[in-house]
Amino acid sequence: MTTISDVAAAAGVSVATVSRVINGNANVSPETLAKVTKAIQDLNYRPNLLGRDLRRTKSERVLVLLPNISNPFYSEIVKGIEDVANRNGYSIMLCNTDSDIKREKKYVKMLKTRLADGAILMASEMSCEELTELSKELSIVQCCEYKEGVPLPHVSIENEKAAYKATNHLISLGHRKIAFIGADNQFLSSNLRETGYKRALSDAGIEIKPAYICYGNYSYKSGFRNMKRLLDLPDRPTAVFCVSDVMAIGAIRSAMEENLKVPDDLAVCGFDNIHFSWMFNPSITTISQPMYDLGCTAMEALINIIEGKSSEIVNYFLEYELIVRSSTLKGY
Amino acid sequence: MTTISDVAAAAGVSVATVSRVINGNANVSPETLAKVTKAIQDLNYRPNLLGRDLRRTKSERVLVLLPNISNPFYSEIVKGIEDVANRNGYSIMLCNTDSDIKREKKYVKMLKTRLADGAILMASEMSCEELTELSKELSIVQCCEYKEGVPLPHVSIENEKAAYKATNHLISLGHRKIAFIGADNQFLSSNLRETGYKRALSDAGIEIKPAYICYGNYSYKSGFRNMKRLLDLPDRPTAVFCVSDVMAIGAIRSAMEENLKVPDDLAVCGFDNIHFSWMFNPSITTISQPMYDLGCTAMEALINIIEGKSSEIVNYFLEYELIVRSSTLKGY
DNA sequence: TTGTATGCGTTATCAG
DNA sequence: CTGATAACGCATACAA
Repeated sequence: MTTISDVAAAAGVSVATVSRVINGNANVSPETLAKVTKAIQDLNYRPNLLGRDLRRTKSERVLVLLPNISNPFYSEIVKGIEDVANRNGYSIMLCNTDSDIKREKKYVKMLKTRLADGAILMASEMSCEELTELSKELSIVQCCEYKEGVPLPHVSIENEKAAYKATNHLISLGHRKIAFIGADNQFLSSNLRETGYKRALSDAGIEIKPAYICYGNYSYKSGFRNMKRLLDLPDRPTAVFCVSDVMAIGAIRSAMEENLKVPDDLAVCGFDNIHFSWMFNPSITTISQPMYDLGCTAMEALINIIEGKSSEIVNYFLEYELIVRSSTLKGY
Repeated sequence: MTTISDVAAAAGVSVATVSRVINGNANVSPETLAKVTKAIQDLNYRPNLLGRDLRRTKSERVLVLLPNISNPFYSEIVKGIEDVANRNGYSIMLCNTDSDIKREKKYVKMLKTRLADGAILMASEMSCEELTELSKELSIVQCCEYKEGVPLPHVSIENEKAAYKATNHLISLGHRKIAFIGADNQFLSSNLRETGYKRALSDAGIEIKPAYICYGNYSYKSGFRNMKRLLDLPDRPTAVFCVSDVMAIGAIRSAMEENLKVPDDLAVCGFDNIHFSWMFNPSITTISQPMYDLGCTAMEALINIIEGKSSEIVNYFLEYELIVRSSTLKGY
């Protein structure tokens, strides 16, 4: 491996001078600049980041922890994060936690060990206590999913209201028997979406039937299975609100297997607006989260923390949108 | 930030002793072990990886460069990579290059600067010359897409034969007017798949019609658009082979818009076997790449290189599979 | 069993 | 404008 002193030797100067050249320091004569530049070229030298970052105690790298890269929902968010990061000279590295707290902590450890300057957490499995502890020493922003009462900024949408809007859309189409396929996890959004669903029903004077409420794990299969169960009910629902598009797809396939027509016999509303929700046939009515903006905002917040521009903890709630398509309304 | 000397001071020992404790060195008395352990706990100390790796000249980290995390094709591969990495004590970090050679080189730079021990390249935009140059100093494995004649191992499938098999499936169903939607990029697989398609036609004594051959960019829209064009042909094809599932989905939606039935009026075959290919309605006939195994094999090969277990360049071709579903054959 | 001293590759300070 | 040198945090050869 060629080091800065190799270059210095080759150019007949000191390492300090080479360092100045590398970092674009102005105080270097044209001749030495040329000599050093040539030596760098000749030796194909690249500064060792480990040495540099150790000295600078700054890496200009940021970790993005997400549960699963195969979830298309995250792709757009990551794009937003990356764009803002690149604009500001940061590199981002994606860390797949697989919703495994052990893996997650391994990556958090890299943060503690200064491998990166900060992190964006997309759906952390850590407890409020753990996160609070981390907040004292690390630069962290929560994105989409977040824990409340933790002294960390978060960026997300108002899930309760979004779910209310989705449910209300189904009600406005004349549905009264509206089922709900939620998620049985620890995340706040799951609760909020269920609350929004229930509030919409209540506000419309519709009785909340426990039999119409079930829980999956965001997967196609769980959507399929739960829908099957709902359709087996003596008084089957005519509409269903799923808290993810992938579950909505599962629900639709389930209905099709029973020879039901969507939306005529069953209206289906999803959540997230992933690409496949409009590619699918029928295209899926859904709540669109501003994924790209969520990513941008999270990264901007993180940079503010890292660079100490603002010490206060700001929480952002971005705008969502109901996108009506063929799975609830014909011809869309 | 608390360092090893803080711990040493707190425990009343030297930094060397603390280092021994951290690294599980046996030569440490039970009492000092206890003292040091306590100090580490009390100060909540974590060794600085930058310092450690700089000293060890080894990071036990590996970079995975991929063009786009939103392509579901890569998710399973990454899972395989991660599992093998974790089993062997490596951490992996995903790097989204966005098919941008500048971004790609930025990450490669991190390799050169010893931030990671090696990398898996999924669809590099770099030239053969550049890759050859890199091969001299870095541990790199190519996965799925690869450049030929470069002294780097690669792991993939035999794309030509796979495409032959897919096309032949359509022929065996009685189709003679078979179109091809390929990809207009620099990747070897694109050429090989086209070659396989043509060879299948030739072997069956079917004339190759240039009008039946068109190119997209793996996206839904390009599949949709190209199919539209094909269907506008005076002598429209009755079957189409797309080199990606997403383009196949686009093609199917295109056919549906023309009120054509799949597979009756148009049989569609994709490539990759992404999750959505079976969730889609109709489910999509496709070539299944052993994505998980591709990832495992690539990571194993990389570890071999990094740890110097084998110096020869081995290329792996894994088994693929034709998965027949409803988009070509009814009732599947 | 423990401590001292050195070096990993940089950058930054300070003197010249 | 340039060079010598200390320091970043850690691991390790060597000495004790």
